[in-house]
Amino acid sequence: MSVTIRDVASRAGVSISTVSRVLNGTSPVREEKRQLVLEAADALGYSPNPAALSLLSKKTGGLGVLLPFVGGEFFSELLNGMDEAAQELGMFLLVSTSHRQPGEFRKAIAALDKRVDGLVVMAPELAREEAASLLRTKTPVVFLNTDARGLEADVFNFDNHAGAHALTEHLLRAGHERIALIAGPQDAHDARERLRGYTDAITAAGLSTDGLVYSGGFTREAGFSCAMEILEATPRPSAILAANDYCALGAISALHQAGVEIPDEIAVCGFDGLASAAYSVPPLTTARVPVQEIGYRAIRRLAARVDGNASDHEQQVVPVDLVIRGSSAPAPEAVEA
Amino acid sequence: MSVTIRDVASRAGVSISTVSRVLNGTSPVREEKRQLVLEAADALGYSPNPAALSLLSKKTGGLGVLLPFVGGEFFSELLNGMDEAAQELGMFLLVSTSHRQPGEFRKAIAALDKRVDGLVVMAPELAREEAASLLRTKTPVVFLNTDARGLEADVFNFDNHAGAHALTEHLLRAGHERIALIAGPQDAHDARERLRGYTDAITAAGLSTDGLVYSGGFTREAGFSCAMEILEATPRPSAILAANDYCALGAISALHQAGVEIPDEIAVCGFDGLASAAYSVPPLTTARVPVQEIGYRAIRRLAARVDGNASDHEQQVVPVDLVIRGSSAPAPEAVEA
DNA sequence: CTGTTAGCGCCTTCAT
DNA sequence: ATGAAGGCGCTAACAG
Repeated sequence: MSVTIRDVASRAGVSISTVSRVLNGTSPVREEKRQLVLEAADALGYSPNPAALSLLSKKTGGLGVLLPFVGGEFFSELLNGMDEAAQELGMFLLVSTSHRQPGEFRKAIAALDKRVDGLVVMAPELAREEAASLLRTKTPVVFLNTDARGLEADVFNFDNHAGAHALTEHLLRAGHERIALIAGPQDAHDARERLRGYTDAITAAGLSTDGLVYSGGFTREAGFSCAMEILEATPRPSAILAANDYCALGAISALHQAGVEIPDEIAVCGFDGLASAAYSVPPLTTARVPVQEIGYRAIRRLAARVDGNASDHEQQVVPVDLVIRGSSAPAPEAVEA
Repeated sequence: MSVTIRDVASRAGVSISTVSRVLNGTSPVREEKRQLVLEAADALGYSPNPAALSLLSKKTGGLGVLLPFVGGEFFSELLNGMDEAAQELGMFLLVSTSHRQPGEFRKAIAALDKRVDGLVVMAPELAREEAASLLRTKTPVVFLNTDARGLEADVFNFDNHAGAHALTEHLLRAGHERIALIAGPQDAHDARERLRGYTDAITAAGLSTDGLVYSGGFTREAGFSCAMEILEATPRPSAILAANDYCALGAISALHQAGVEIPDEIAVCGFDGLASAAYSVPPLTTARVPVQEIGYRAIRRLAARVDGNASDHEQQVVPVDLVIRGSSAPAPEAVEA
């Protein structure tokens, strides 16, 4: 049994209300008793029971984070930024995953609800209606990289379209005319947007995407096997735009194994701007997303909404940076970190 | 205001205890009322308030995870395994970081305590006495990769010594006589153990480590800059054992940039067995640690202890696997995933 | 079987 | 300025 406010009260020889008043500074208490209480609390190592507090205040001090899955540097960085914000706010993070399964998604939400004051939800594969239905609970929600625009919620989405568009244009400018896309899972909003960005750029250049779009995924494995396929194609593409950095890294590994020179024979671009991308061989051209910063801002925003300090809904499309490195440039001179 | 047990009771026309009994199956209730209650609960979308439960039961359903920091694939995989276990158990994870700072460490513990039923603590830089002092609270603790052997707690440590020893021997067997070590932060238990493993192997071979130990770190940046230093050394080492995979990947990047052939001119080994290591160019020889599995087991173990189902304290040194790939072998044939 | 009651730890009126 | 009492939502005796 843990030490309660009653223990402190009896040790200090006062009532529990006095203890409460001293500890919370709710109303003035004679200095003499004040000291007594403070000493008693300190001696006993008292700290209030969060459950009791939460029962009264209807607040938990917790923020829920629901991710499609935890894995890879992307989520690490995201959590990193979130944790930083949470620590500053004196709140804590309840992390859970949906494995991209609607069923698990709902279960996770149910489990999290009531244990947290708000939710950050990243669910690229979530249909807009489902996102909308989530909003019917009164729990504040901040969506990340989710198709939730126009909804009554805060939304931070990366500019997947612009990023893919810029990367494709970069390759076009370098003279590539057959640019393959290793596409991500098409049930995911971000993957669809990247495909759209790629397609728009190719089309605008008067070229066609016919036979150039490979059904891949966000993993190294997908990048590896798609790259193998691409090597068989005739005419063979001279450049690859991958679904993300991991996918690109998998492709690079395949090309290296096949003895294909990068970027001379085939150029490769990724997406996300992971730390890994700066240290690959050769260093990877990519579209850098400020992942950690977004994690940080999402939590700050959520906390503000929980406190009622957030008036309008912020719906932002976060710009991404084109980072050109050796995997797409003919003569890489140095690692650009 | 959320729907309470009282709302369900009045809707079903019964008392709140009946509702409680039906929902918890505590004691038999006439089928007729049972249905009424079930329907009412369902219609109202009732779910019990965790804070109230927790106030009664002294259990929160939460497990705290305290990490040195969140970043990189290692922690992703760890959390992945932990999340899997937590979901199976119907518990949730409260994640926090200490940034390897004793002050923040204590603060994080204080914040987590009482909100969780148990704690998984990974703190390689924690002195044994501090670990011991953590145990004085009644909260069950499972230590990960922490110097806590002999303490009254469950401990899962990776066999850092054996891993480093095996990697060094592998390099010695390949004929290397000047093997440089890029050492990790020496205030960290795991880094010290790896240094010891390396030193023991070198010494056992009748060689010396003089001038071969570089003060690096667990990051790509450290690996990169140490590799640059190593290239300047005379006589130049013919192999590098890095503090971990990220460090090794940084070193590989530096060597590549300097035009040094791997493994022909310099062989490189990492430690951890990250997914990245299998896809680097060339693929990285490393000591694979079952990170995800350890995360899973740590949580299961913690839950068992919380439930009182764990009698003795399990103190395990988890074996690591030597994974030999192209970065240390003369003729890599294929990526070994 | 089922309703009533007493807390779990705390804050907040309401008296004093 | 301070103590007593009520109640947050729920479960577990305790009476019926």
